[in-house]
Amino acid sequence: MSVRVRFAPSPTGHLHIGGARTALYNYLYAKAQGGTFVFRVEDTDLERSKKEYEVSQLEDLRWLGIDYDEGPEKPGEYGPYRQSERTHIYEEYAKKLVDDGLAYYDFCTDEELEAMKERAMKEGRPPHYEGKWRNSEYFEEAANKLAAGEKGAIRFKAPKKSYVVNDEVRGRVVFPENMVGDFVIIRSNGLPVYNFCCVIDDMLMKITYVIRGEEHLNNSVRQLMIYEALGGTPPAFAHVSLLINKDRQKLSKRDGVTSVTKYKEESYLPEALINYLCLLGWSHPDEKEIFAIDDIGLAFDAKRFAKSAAIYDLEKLKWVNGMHLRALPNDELKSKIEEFIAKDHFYFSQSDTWKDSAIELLKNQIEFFSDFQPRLDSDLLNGEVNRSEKLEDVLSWDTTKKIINFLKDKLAGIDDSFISKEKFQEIFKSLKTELELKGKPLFMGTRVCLTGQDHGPELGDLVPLIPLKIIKERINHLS
RNA sequence: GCUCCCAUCGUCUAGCCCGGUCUAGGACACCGCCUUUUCACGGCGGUAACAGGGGUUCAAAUCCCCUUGGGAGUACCA
Repeated sequence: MSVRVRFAPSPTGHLHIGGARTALYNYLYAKAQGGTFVFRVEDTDLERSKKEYEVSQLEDLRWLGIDYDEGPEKPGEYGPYRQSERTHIYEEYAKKLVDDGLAYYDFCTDEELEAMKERAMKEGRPPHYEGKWRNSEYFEEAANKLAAGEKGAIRFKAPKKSYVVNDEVRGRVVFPENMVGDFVIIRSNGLPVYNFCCVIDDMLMKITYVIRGEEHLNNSVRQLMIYEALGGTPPAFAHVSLLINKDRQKLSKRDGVTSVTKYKEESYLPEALINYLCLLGWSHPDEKEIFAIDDIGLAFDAKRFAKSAAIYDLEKLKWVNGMHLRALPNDELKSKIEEFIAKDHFYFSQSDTWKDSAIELLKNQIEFFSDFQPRLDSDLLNGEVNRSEKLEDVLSWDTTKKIINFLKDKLAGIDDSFISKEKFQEIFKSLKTELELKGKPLFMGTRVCLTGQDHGPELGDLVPLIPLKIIKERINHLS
């Protein structure tokens, strides 16, 4: 039997990073197994579902590089793939259950239901349905109400027996009998409820393996009941751990970092986000940290899912982003970086050679495209000097002065815009011999005087990129 | 309340299934140090964890039980 997996979000908001991660795992699993990845829209909640969210979720998935094989826009054998277009199917199956005596019409009001629940809680019992409609003696009354045009919900008669979920992540999970009471499968407005249509669809779409968030583990019981009632074979399950925030709460909109759209807007690299997400709850067999998802291939093994919830923390994501940024081809990196530099910036008035060198030099210090300009300003274009206290240990003020005077002298005669690399090497060598400096004082001294900072990229590469005007400014600042 | 899940450095995790090789490995972050100049997306080093208590065993991060802590579900939401 061929492997079929699915990702089935409800279009009630933008794609959530938790959702993106589940989608990714399904995608990777399908890829590793040579299976089919189905995208299904669970839009049975009319109030909250919006078409625009379906569109945006699809877009975000594509942006992340997660492609699916069957879905609303890629019809396959088992469509339609929007639950709102499948209501007749659910209805049919629900009626069959009613006919088989496995489900019944319920006409209880919200108030009655609420009262039932309260009573049960007070008495320490699980809040199960105990209305009259589950008894066969009321079936006739129900039929009459129905015939009279009254709207009733269809409730599934939960069998009183224990169920076992053989979860690929959690192992054998046993649920006691009496854990769930009769539950609604078709609302009084005629629309199905998640636990019901999910099973019908998974069955009809021939899903063999369900990878989803741990919040659904308990739902599995209800779903197993439906499979049983309908005579279907349940798929294998893998309930992956949840993503939580630093307060160990389920990640919510309030955390401000949850929608994929946001990362797109903030110019994160999709390959970085997806790489990071993959690592939250799954580990590469070779302990690789940086990879392209399409390179994982057979290394993707669902056995490597972690059981415990993972805190979603931006720090590592930033690092991953930096790694992917540096791996970009030069021309792509350049054009992306330029999008984040002010139009009237000094940068744009420079030669291509200068631009390329500046990018080559500074790309190792940035994690985001937007980090480049600030870096440029502070390292190359700022006349200020930052002479830190700890520098005193290796570099005396005396030495600094000597270097300053020497450099002033050497640079005075030059009025090009920049010092060439050769010229710089020449000055540096003479400084070394004439002032008899070496080691740290030599390098640190020169660095501080020319760059204004006590750390930074290779001097020989850095100095030729700094406008001479700025260098002179820095030296003046020091003397 | 009831049911279920989870528990290794600050964070993500390896190891747990098949006890000894673990004085617990890696990564991010943090803190040091390293460049007389072919690879700083670098190198070297440091701080830092098996929640607690019982058992089983010659031996437990690994197996069992309890406690504690966290999470999820308990909807005519998904």
